[in-house]
Formats: sequence, C-alpha cells, structure tokens
Amino acid sequence: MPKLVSADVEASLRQRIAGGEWQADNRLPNERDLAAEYGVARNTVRAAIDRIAAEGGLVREVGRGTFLKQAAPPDLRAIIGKLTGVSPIDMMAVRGILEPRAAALAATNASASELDSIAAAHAAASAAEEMEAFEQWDGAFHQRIFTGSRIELLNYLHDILLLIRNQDLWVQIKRRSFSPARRLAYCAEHAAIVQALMQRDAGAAEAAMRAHLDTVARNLFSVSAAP
Amino acid sequence: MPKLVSADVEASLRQRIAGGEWQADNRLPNERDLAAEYGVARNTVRAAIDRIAAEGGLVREVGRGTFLKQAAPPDLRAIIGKLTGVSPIDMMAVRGILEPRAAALAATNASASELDSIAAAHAAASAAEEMEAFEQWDGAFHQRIFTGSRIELLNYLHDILLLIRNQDLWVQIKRRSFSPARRLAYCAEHAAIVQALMQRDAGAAEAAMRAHLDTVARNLFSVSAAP
DNA sequence: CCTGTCTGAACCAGATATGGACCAATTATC
DNA sequence: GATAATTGGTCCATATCTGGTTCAGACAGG
Repeated sequence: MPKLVSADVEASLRQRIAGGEWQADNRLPNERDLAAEYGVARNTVRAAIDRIAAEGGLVREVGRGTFLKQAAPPDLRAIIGKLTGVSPIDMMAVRGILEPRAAALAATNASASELDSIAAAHAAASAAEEMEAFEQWDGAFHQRIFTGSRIELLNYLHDILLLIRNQDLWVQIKRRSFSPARRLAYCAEHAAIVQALMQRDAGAAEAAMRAHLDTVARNLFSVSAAP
Repeated sequence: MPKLVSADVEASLRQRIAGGEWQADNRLPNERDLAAEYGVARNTVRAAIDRIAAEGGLVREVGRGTFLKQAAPPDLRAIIGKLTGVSPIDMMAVRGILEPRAAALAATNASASELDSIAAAHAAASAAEEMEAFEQWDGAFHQRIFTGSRIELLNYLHDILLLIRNQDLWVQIKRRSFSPARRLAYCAEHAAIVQALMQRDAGAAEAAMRAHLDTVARNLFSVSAAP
C-alpha cells in the first residue's frame, strides 16, 4: 500500500492550494509540519513540493518559508484542452504570423542538408497523387522549414499546431477544400519557397510563404472546392 | 483445472480497466497484490499483463508500478517535456515573432475595455516597487495584449510561453538581469505601447513592442545588471 | 513420454521512502 | 549586537516497493 506516497502528497497539496486554503497569507506550513501532518518523511514532502514549485506555482525562500505565487500559472493540460477547440480562422492567422518568419529564419539558419530535406519533402508532395500522401508530405514540408529555422521553441509550437491540424474537424475542412488543381497550385508555391530558401534569400522566402498561406486560407474558407 | 487461468485473469483485467476501476491515478495494483487477489501465482498475472501491455494499453515501470496509458497522446507528452528545456534565446526569438504582431492586432481588434485593462496593467507595473510585483504585472500586461488581439489561439500560445517563463530557471535569469533602472526603462516602453494601442495605430504598436522586446533581450543576455 | 501451463520461490535492478545529519539564510529574542 | 530558533537546501545510508528474470517442480492432456 505505502507506495508513491509523494504523488499522493503532491495531489493533496495541489488540491489544497487550488482550494485556497493558504490564500490568507500566501504561505504554506513549513516542510517539517507538513511531513508530520501527512505522516511521511520530510524528503517526501519536499519531492512533492519540488514538482509543484517547478511549474512556478510556489516560491521557496530559505529561512522564511514556502509561498504561493499571487497568480497561479495556467496548467498546460488545460491549455492543450482549450487548443482542441480552436477555430480554423485563428489557426490560419497564427500560421500567417509564424510561418513567414520561420521561412525567413530557415533561409539564413538552415544547414545545407536541412535545405535538401525541405526540397525532398516538396518533391515528394509534388509526386503524390492521392490527397493523403500529399497531406503528409505537405505537413513534412512545413515542419522541416520550422526545423531549419534552428529555433527549437518555434519547432515545438509548430508541433502543437500540427496536433490541432490533425484533428477530425480540421481534417474534414481540409478534405472539403482539396482539389487536384489546388494541389498543383500549392506545389508551385512550395517551389517558389524552396527556390528562395536555396538562394538564402530571407525576404523572398518570407514573401513566398506569406503568399502561399494566403492561398491556402482563401481556399480553406471559400464555399466549395474548384472542380 | 489449472488451465486457461492466465486467460481468465487477462479477461478480468481488461474488463476492470475498461470499467475505469483504476482511472483515478492511472495505476494498477502491483503484480504481487493482483496475484494474491486472484489466488494465482505472480507469473500467471504477469503473463496476462504481458499480453495487455503488448497492445500498448499499459505501461510498466520498474520500481514504480503498472500504469494505464490513456492520458495525453505520447507526442504531446514529448512536447511538454521538451518545452521545459527551452533556451532563453529561443524564447526571446519567438516572443519577437509573436508579440509585435499581437500588439498590432490588439490595436485594431481590442475592445475599449480590453485597452483599459492593458493600460491598468501598465499602471500597476509602473507603481510596483518590488521585482515580484512588477514581474506579475508585466506578465499581465503582455498577456492582456494577446487577449486584445482577439485571436484565441495566439492567446493560448502565449499561455504556453508564460508557463516556460514561470519556470525556476527562467525566473533566476530574470532576477539576474533585473534592476530598478531597467524597470523604469521597461515602463517607459510599455507607455509607448499603450499610447499606440489607445490611438489604434497598429504600425506604431508593432514597432513599439519590437523595440521593447529588443531592450528586454539585450538586458537578459548582457553580462550583468546595471547598478 | 512429451508439451504446455501454472506454481512457488528466489534473486536482480531501478525507483522511492525513510530518518537523520548538517548547512545557510532568515527571523525572533535577549 | 549577539544568540537562539526557525526554515528551506543538501546529502547520506538504509529500507521498502516494484517490475524483470530465472528456475525447479507439479499437473493435465495428447
């Protein structure tokens, strides 16, 4: 039975914090008292507090105590939960902010092999006949541009956007807007981006990406797909 | 009839998992307890769990236990893990991409009350003497600009950035770079942003935000804080 | 007899918990 | 101002809990 005690303590503390138990003076009981209260060793309580404090919800000060931060930080899980309900309009707006800059950064920062990898994804997408295969390589193309930007965090944010993009509702929207003619148009725009990247022309890459996203947005939100 | 015992255990376990018996903490009883509960040898229980785990429904961790694998998709978990290790340089690069655009959008999209709320956060930050209070209002100031952009997804992405910003390591970096003189400089730059927003001047808001982030980045990455 | 399953047991290695000690910074007390 | 008490920070040796592995033997069915 007595196993993963610190996880239990952690859960209990989180609950009590959320319940406002110590909001009066923003101060938690000291570690020794908490350990006694829970009937566990101090190190166990410390492990639990460590995990909560790592997320920024608590501040510890030697000789003073452990304190609540005034504003509780948003929980990542909750954020992700909200992300699932994001509208396609918002999605394209954010892509319109991130991707042109990512392309510009990739033009200057990407290694030669990264550029090759981007070009390869473009080639594979161009060769794809079916929508599924095209979608996959299109996703890889954009992903690799983010990788080429050499900004890790930017890459992670795009991972999150990809999660949204792969959700059912989004997939349906994409399917409705898909047509062979549009696929060809996308490939031509991709080619322009690749060319700009290869020439290390940041401004051109940014502009080409912006034009591409404009096209995608226009197609996504038009009433029906062209025949 | 000692036959098909492990199959029975397997079926029972599957049923209990599906029934949500252990969803509270995602954790199954340990193998020895399960064996005792079913009146069976531990090896038998292990064989049953082996088959369930092979399908990916369970994860076993030596020394910890056997857990249900249902929570977040694995790629999401990976993203969460990576987010905690992001470098400050990356962080500022991404802020430099997102925030000026958010400011521009807020200049055109924010409601009057949202603008008031932004101005209020600026005023509170200006009035704050201690670093902690200033940090809090500074965070609120930037957060409210994202809210004013009226792009939900942008707001969520900033939540994620805030999460990183509230982590221990990041807090230490900020503390090192903090000084009263710099706080005053930040407040002056905030004032310029607020003025541009109030005048609904998207271009000026974007430029003011960009200048502000440049200052912040320069201060963060300089060797030491000014006296 | 041979095969497959279950039993009961032992031991391993990794993760966690314990109980204690000492340190360093802060605060209260004299 | 000196001293003591309080509090978080760090470390350690030890114990316990957990899944991982192996083995010898029992037993049923072909």
